[in-house]
Amino acid sequence: MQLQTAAHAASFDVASLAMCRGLESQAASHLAAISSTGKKAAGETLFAEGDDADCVYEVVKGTLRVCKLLPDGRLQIMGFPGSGHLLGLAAGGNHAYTAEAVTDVTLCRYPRASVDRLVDKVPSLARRLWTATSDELRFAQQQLVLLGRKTATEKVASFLLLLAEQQKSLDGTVFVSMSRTDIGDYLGLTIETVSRTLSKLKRDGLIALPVPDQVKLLDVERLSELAEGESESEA
Amino acid sequence: MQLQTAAHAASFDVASLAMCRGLESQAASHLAAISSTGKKAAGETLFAEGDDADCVYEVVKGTLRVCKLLPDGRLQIMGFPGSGHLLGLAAGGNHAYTAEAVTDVTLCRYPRASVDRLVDKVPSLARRLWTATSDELRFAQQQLVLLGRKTATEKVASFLLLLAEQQKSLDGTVFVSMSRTDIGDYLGLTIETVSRTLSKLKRDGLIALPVPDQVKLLDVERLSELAEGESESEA
DNA sequence: CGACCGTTTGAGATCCTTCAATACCAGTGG
DNA sequence: CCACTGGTATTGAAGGATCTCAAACGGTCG
Repeated sequence: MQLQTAAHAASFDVASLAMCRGLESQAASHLAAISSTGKKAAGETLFAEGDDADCVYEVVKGTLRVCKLLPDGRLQIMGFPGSGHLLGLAAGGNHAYTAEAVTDVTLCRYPRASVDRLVDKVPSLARRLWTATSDELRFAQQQLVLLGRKTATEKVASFLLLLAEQQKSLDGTVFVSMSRTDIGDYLGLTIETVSRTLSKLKRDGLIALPVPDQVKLLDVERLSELAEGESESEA
Repeated sequence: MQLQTAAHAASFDVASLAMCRGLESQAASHLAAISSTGKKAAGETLFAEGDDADCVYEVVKGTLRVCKLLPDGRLQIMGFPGSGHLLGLAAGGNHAYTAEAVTDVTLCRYPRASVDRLVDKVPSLARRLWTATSDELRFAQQQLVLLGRKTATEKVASFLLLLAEQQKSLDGTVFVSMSRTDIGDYLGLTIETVSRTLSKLKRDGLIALPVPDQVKLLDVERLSELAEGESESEA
């Protein structure tokens, strides 16, 4: 990953990033001063589970995959952070998960030591990072319900709605930048079950699937019911 | 729940609680000043999903159950917070989950508004709460792996080891204060599968099960291998 | 055009669930 | 003291959802 100090040649304004939301301009410029920017190509690894957590990252552009690995190779993806998401917040010395680029990605990097120092001086930054961590926690807890208690159909419906929300899709068209394998590893399913479930939703007229990486949500209301598990017929 | 201001008649020292870990004594006494204590009997509800999150709680004694409900009644338990655990940290205005007492419980309560004010003035408190939230996040992410990718046997083994760790069990005896139903709702399994799996572990000589609510871990090493999914034969 | 890679579809096996019966334990009343 | 009752846990048998293995399909790229 090529890095450069943001102050010199960033193609974006650090102070406008999510990390700085709610901060006084002085604090924001402190952050800008310690930040650097970088890129990763699709498929590259940003950091691996167990690595020294010496930095906090913010995704500026693109999508990452954040996952944990069981010794025998089973994979669980915790999420697909995109623009505005912060990474490495919950790291207690070492990263608790691996982060890889799904698409080409632009990142902003803040050395953890500097962030730590700044946090003690700037209450609004402390609050910002706490809030971001809280949000991530609430999201993870929602995902616990999905993995523990939802059926394959409910899982896939939830996933499609999540994508639509992230992409603020207007006409119901969502782009699926990750592979079926990734979707399966995110939903706790196999690639075949994901594919079959998508086909079923298509047969039932809930979605259209013109190409594998593009889904059109035809009946958002019914999909939402499915996603929340208000199971009736589900024929 | 009977409440009383801690300053008056608490049966414990607020400053010694988890909430205050790492705080200067002045900050700790501020916390003590805004705290109140209470009790809940087993089965009572502390707060429900969607309730106004006007307080942060700390468990002083006993065990809670924290869960989310699907509209059709399916339940996912996120955890069983015990002594020293903080609750309601990730609440963005409303509680994201329901908290109920598994056993009789003693609690310490801090009004959120006061905590919020204090957080901006006391960096060490901000850090304390951020850290607690981070820890909870890391725990939830570990649980995602369990729910998404582990088999019933691996789930139950993980659960037993977690209990042992929480209880700092010396001789391998752990007390199971929650019902089989609760265990199932925590592991994403049915009560029958939990029971069958425990019986299997017993048959295989990995645990003893003198009474339903007490388990003795006979082969922690093998259980750990199981829990981490280094699957070989598993006969 | 043909090889390649990811996706879709099919058939059978497996794990977990569902439904149902039995066992166990504590408390109650005869 | 012991049968009875209710609640929880265990065990059994059958069914179903998802997985595994395998083949077919469909775009992309040389």
